[in-house]
Amino acid sequence: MSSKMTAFKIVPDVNLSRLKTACSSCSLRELCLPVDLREEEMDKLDELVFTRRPVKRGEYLFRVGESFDSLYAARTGFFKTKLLLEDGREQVTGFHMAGELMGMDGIGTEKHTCDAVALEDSEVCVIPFDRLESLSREMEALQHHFHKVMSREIVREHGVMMLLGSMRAEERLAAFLLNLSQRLQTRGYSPSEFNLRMTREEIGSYLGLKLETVSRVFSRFQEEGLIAVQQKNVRIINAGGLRELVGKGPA
Amino acid sequence: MSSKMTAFKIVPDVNLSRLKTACSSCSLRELCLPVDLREEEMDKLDELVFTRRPVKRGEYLFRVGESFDSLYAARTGFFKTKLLLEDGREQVTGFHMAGELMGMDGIGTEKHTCDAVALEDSEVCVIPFDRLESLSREMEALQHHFHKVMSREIVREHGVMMLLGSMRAEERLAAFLLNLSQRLQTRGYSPSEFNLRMTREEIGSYLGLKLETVSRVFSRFQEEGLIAVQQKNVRIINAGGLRELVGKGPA
DNA sequence: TATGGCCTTTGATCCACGTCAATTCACAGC
DNA sequence: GCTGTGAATTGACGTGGATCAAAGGCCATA
Repeated sequence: MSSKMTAFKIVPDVNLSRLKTACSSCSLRELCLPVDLREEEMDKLDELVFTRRPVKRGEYLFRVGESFDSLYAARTGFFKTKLLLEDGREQVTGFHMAGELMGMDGIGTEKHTCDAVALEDSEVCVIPFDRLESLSREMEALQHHFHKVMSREIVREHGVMMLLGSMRAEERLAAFLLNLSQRLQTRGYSPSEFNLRMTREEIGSYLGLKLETVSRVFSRFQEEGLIAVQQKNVRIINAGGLRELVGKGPA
Repeated sequence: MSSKMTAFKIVPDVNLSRLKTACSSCSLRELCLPVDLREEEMDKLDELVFTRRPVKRGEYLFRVGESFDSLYAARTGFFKTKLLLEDGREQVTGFHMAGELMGMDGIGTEKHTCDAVALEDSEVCVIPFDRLESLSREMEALQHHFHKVMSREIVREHGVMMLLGSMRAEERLAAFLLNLSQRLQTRGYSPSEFNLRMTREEIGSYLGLKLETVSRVFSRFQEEGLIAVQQKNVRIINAGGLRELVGKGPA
């Protein structure tokens, strides 16, 4: 194990069971939450080992090819991570809001495989690997757990959705909206009315669709009374209807 | 950390650096190897803690919903794992040959999310979790490492290929063949001529295509002199040509 | 050698989504 | 207020792959 990051510093009173639960099995319909930390947990953590940093819209947290030495936790704001392919294509691999971690996919590799960009003025906790000392077994377990959860989540949150070549555009968009809605709800925001921070193009990249298709499906959803969209503002009117679309399979 | 599986029993002279290297970054073109163990490593391991079991064609190693208490390593033969969705759809999530591990995705969850089925008469090493004692830090690292590698691989080997909504059928098939070829080569088999163990339908399920499409693309590859196919026998004639197809993007 | 059950191939058609293109809209700067 | 710029919408059209359907091949068993 020559990974740079061998363990987390111990922070005894941070409640970690939360991470655990995020790991429990979930159905396709109810796409589960990404790994996250509760607000109090974040506060605890950044008092102790982490530094906070403001980031501006468009600023990169890390980029492919840079040496990779920190883990990032979104404190406020909104981020995306994207994958770059050698032939120039790129794909958004995730959107990240307060409490969510970014940078796990670089661990254990010299180079990481993702870019992370702020979609709006935001704040992150920066967690430099070299300040994470291998002090306790408990924290080794935590690190271990991070990996486990993260990897599961990558596969889950994105994979399950995308692996299905069979999934149609409506299905993907519906799942996407429900997922966002749920994540916002657990953060105390309204699950039924919110602001998409990303463009149609970014959504499309994430879901494997073109921006025009995303736009068209949004319009169709609106006609059918499932949602109300105006630019980036979305109001979910008939969540049940969306849920029915997910898992419907080919029309 | 109440995971059933807390650490591996230590087996000092097993060379684990192999796992590490599988983790190193790889490009889309050269889809990297799945996690595997070398033959000597396998021998060492199953002498010590593991039991071997023969499995017949069509037999299940584990199934969704069963209590999950072991890890499996393909010893000989060929396996597939598949994901079942609540609405009845299912998708092949991977094919596994000698030395490859199955069952990692159940770790930490009460239920696992996959089925594993033997595609032909095979043999597996069964690694019951309750025989994996938490004895050494080193082995905790190994377990940790397993997770890391596995999760990366899931995302890599399948994810990278599939996440790309943009990937066309030819691209997927080409990547699939090259991947198989490479895995066989590292096991001492001919990389240019081999026997597909799975049906067109299973390939299609794995790649998000229909069996007819798989068949058509194989035929087209043959016409273009890239490969020679006859039923399940494949001979790669122009590997370079296949490699060019991967990463080409939309026609 | 015949029979039945897959698996595979190939053709014909259909449709969801990509592509190209033309407006329209929101918002920032002046 | 105007104006410029990038985002979003909407239409027209083309196409890759799904779907439906019909043969043909391989192999096991009788």
